[in-house]
Parts: sequence; structure tokens; C-alpha cells
Amino acid sequence: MGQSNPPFMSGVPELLLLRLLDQREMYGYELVKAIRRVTEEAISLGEGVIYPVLHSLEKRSFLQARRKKVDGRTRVYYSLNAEGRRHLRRLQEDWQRIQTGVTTALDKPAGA
Amino acid sequence: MGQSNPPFMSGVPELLLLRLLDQREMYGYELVKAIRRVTEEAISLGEGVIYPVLHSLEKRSFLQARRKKVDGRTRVYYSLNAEGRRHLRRLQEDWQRIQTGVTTALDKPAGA
DNA sequence: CTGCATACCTCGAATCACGAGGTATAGTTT
DNA sequence: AAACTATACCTCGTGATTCGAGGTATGCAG
Repeated sequence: MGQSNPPFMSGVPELLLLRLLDQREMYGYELVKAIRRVTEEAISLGEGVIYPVLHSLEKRSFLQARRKKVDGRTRVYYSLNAEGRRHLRRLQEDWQRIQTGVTTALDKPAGA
Repeated sequence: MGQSNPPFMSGVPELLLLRLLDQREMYGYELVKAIRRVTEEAISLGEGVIYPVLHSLEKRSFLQARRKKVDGRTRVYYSLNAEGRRHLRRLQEDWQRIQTGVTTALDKPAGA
């Protein structure tokens, strides 16, 4: 059951979701596919990851939902608000810091 | 009340430890400081993180320990074995994949 | 003898990614 | 019409693991 805490994934679903919603309003099922697309298949997240993160983000008031009927199907569209955009910026900075730190460490030749 | 799973840190302690031990034998307390140094202060890990990871790595036979007395103090030096080096390579590939995926997603302009 | 750096350790808490499983509708295939 | 696939939403339990707080002990400087 579940690999759990797979290396290097913590915080990544939230960051990717925020990044996509920063560009345009989208719904859950669409986001699942969009993540595969924008990461060029490097990262694939299931619905069991996406929906809970979306709900958590909504509860924390970083985005709001609106239901929309399309072709007889009900979709829940999410969009970022100002608070969410601030949160995205903070996460991007964190990512940048960690990413640079790790890359720096990995690139350091034996002599350093 | 540790922050717990802080964004983007999962797997990072293990990767950094392996990377450092791939270069030379080191002991816990030394590794704590080395991590700060090689990441240029971007990442700082406490002993509460380092020791458990070291023990887990040892239990999984990725490295072995040997006690050494230096200036009346006992240090536990850890060194990587072939298995551990293989593990490091795998983790580096994982990191590379995630890192590239996230960076690609973040760099994608709104139009994509 | 007080404090600090060195050096090891354990524990509980909190988090969070994940797969499995569940519901329902629409369209296509057999 | 039955079966199957894609769309679209959801919840739950498991497991991994990061973290700070706290604990022990030695050597050395003030």
C-alpha cells in the first residue's frame, strides 16, 4: 500500500497546483492531466493527491471554488486569489532555496 | 512540535548525507556542520534529523560504522559501501527528475 | 565551577503523498 | 441493452520521515 513519502515530493503537489491556477481557472480532473503535461511526464499525480490538496488550499482561503455545468457534467473550478498568489510566491522562494542548496551540494567536487 | 514535512525537504537529508559520505568518511556531528557548509547555509539540519537517518541508512546496509577515539572523545565514523553508492545514484536520478519537472513547470510561461 | 563546544542519542508530534476504493454520468462499442 | 471507457468528483488508511526538545557525557576556557 502506498509508497508514502516518496523522495523529494513533499510540497510539490501544492506548488504545482498553485502555479497552474495562477495562470487560469481549472478543475481537478483537468489539473491531474495538466501536471503531467507541464512537467513533461516527469511528475504524475493521482486524484487521491490532487483533491485533498485542493480542499486544503480552499480551507486555508488561498483559492475559491465555483461549480459549473458543462455538457451535463458538473465541474468544480478553482481560482487563485491574492492570498493564494502570495502563498505561491513564498513556496517558490522555498523551492528555490532548497533546490539551489541541494544542487550546490551535489555539484561540489570532492575537493571542496 | 516540529514543523514536520516542511515543503521540499523529503528525501533531502538522506541524499545530502550520502553525497558527503561518498567523498570521505565522516561522523555525525561533523556532518551536521558539513551540510550547512556545502549548501552554503541554504539548508541546515539538526542532530535530531541526522542521527536517525544515519541509523536507518546503516540498518539498510548502505553504510557501515566504526568507532574511533580522538582526543579522548568517541566518534562514530560512517562510510559508504558499494550498495550505498548505488543507492546514492538512484536518489540522484530521482532528484534530477523531480527537480527538472518542477523547474520546467515553473518556467512555463502562461501561454503554454 | 560555570559555561560552551563537542559528540552521541531518543522520543513524540505533525504532516502529507499515495493507492485503493467508491459514486455517478456520458459516450462508444459490441 | 449490456459492457466498457472516459470524465469527474470524493474519502480513507497507511506509512514514511522531518523536526525540535530533551537527555547524557567529556574536554577546555574563563
